[in-house]
Amino acid sequence: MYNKVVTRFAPSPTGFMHIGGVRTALFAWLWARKNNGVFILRIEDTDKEREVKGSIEHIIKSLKWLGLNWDEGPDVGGPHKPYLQSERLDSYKKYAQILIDKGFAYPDPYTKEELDAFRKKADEERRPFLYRDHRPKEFGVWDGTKALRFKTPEIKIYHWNDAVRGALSAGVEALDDFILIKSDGYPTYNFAHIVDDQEMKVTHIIRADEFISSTPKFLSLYEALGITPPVFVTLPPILADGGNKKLSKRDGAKDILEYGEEGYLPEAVMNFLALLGWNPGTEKEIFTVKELLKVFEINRIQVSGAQVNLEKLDWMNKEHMKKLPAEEMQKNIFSYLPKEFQNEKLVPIIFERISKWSDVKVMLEAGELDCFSVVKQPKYDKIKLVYKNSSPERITKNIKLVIKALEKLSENDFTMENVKSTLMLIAEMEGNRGEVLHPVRYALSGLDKSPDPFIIASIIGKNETLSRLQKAL
RNA sequence: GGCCCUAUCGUCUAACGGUUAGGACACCGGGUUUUCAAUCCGAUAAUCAGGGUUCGAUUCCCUGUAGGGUCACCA
Repeated sequence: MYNKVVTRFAPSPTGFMHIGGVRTALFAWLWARKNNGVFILRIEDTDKEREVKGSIEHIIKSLKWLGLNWDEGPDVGGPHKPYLQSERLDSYKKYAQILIDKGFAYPDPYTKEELDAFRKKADEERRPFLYRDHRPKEFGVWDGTKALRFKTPEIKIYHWNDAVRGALSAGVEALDDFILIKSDGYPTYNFAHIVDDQEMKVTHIIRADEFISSTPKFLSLYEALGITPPVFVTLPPILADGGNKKLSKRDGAKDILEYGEEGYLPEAVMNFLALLGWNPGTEKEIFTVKELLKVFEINRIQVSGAQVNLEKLDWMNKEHMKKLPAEEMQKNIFSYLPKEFQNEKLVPIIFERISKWSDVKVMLEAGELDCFSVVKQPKYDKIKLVYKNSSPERITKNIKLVIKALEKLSENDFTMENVKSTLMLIAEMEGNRGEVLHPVRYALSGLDKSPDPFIIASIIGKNETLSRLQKAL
């Protein structure tokens, strides 16, 4: 059907990117990449009032963090450059002239005050405001100082097809003479995106559902311009926290980059976003990017809106953490760890502990930093050495047994596995594991909550282990 | 208010018109266990309401209700 799939992500630079925007970008990217197509980044900077400085850089940074790369865009150029709408004004003028020549565009003769009055009146009469009810009988000549309006060629009921929603239609109320070019010379979204998508040969417009109501206007403009519309792919809305659950201050509307700062893995966030409005129809939920590209299909995109379930993101992040290669994991966690704890010996503990937390930051916030302190001399409370109802005498005896047994292990054999089997052997002989293992763990860590004694022993080595046990005695 | 979209466990969702309505997150209970966890097993939990169509509706149609979108010189 298509020679090549071309999708685009076209944000306006009005601030940071939140989950909603990134989800749209992800779906467009997935579809382009899956089909070996082209993914375009286009900046819709036609509203100079709302533009926020630094947004473009921020958007680029966000997309890059997730690994969404583009083939054409403001920074990399491309065959249809420029990719900033503010630099494509000539293009819009060209298309505007076509419409003027066909009699489908005219300068808006009204002042803002007059328009407001029309709108107010419509509002009072509880009917939708339609500009076309006030369309001037005769069109003046557009000199560029006034807004240029589209003259809707035909008021009719439109029926169209959406790749996700299926058959859609809208009443004639959805049709109106909207503005093509504002009095400041910049085009409106309604006009600019249609021109650009045509020029950039976009095959699929992937966007959220707030544009459904405007689609008849677009359709009318496509017709007037003689353009065959691309495929419309409407994404379901993401509902703001309307439920009774709000876990911490993490709400769905925050800057996507903050998730990175908090320790979420880009791949986990991508996985989470992909499942926000799409599902593969199987019971699989954890996907790598590669797997997503394999199974992603437009026809399985959801129609109904969904709330963001951040608890699920935590779970997903945990699952992705577990899959991380050792080296990546170390790099990841070290970036959060104070320098004094950035010790390679801690890697086994990191592996043991990491699967219990959704991300590194949460892990540290939970007071897990203590667990890393086992590389240092512990300070402890004698009383806590005693296990439950056991007697100090029995504990002393057990620690002595352990010391004796561990002394027989050579420096080289002092591995986690060997320490474990040695300790377990004693524990089985004594008949009460807790009585043996608890004091050893506590003597080695000095912590109420810590990694298990085998790991600690293997990390601190034979000498340090024995020294700590002696000290405990 | 007009137009449009949507509606399955608390949440995200699955189910050619025929299933004991399945899974996941969360919650609860239990096993394992040297601590906190993790892990394993298990339980509770849903088709918005009312009418049709049909031998049979979660599924199709209508109405109502609820939620969302839109009605800008914003995108």
